[in-house]
Amino acid sequence: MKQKLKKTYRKLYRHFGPQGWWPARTPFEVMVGAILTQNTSWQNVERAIANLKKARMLSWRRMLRLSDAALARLIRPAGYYNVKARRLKNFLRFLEARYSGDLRQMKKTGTRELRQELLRVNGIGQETADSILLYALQKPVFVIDAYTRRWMVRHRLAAPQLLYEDLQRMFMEGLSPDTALFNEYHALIVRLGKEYCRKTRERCAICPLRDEKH
DNA sequence: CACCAGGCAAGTA
DNA sequence: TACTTGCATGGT
Repeated sequence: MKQKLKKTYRKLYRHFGPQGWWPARTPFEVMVGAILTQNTSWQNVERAIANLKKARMLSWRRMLRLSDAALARLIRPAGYYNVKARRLKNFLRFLEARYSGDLRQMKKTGTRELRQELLRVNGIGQETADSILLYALQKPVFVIDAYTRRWMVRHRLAAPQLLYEDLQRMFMEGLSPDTALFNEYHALIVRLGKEYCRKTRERCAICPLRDEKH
């Protein structure tokens, strides 16, 4: 298992190269993006973030002062805008109350404890919490998403009914706790998922790694 | 037209 | 615990 995970990583990296995740300029932007991208294409998230930047609202203090309706209008392209406006505010209120909006202070908190805190925020689930921990705060936490789950099942490395924490444990027990590795590995799986033939959900002649098992 | 995208929470059984 | 539903835009 360990060897297979490492070998697969090297194979993916050779094929695709570094993915440059997370595509954001600041840790705060990563956190906002992590909430906006819930079940939503990244392209739409980029439009929403561009709107926030143009309105100079990519700041927890200013965003918090917007009405829910005003925030929802700005993030409209990301979809689920009413839900996500509330979720963003829930997170920002947590940030202010618990860390005075200071991400450096947040980063000093133990990973396990911080994860529990994030999960208590309504609107932040396991994937969003782990994305924030890994990509915004550089904590060695492996992110599991829909692509990762499909990929594991397809490889018969995991049964479909396994839970998020089961899949996460497989990666984290099979690999050394290396932030850069976890960052790149998850990004590569997503990249492969995007390339994978969507219609057939099978091996496909035009897909990369077509001579391998996807 | 249908289907999908870097989920989550609330309701139901 | 396991399943279902609502949330919504923009691309293919």
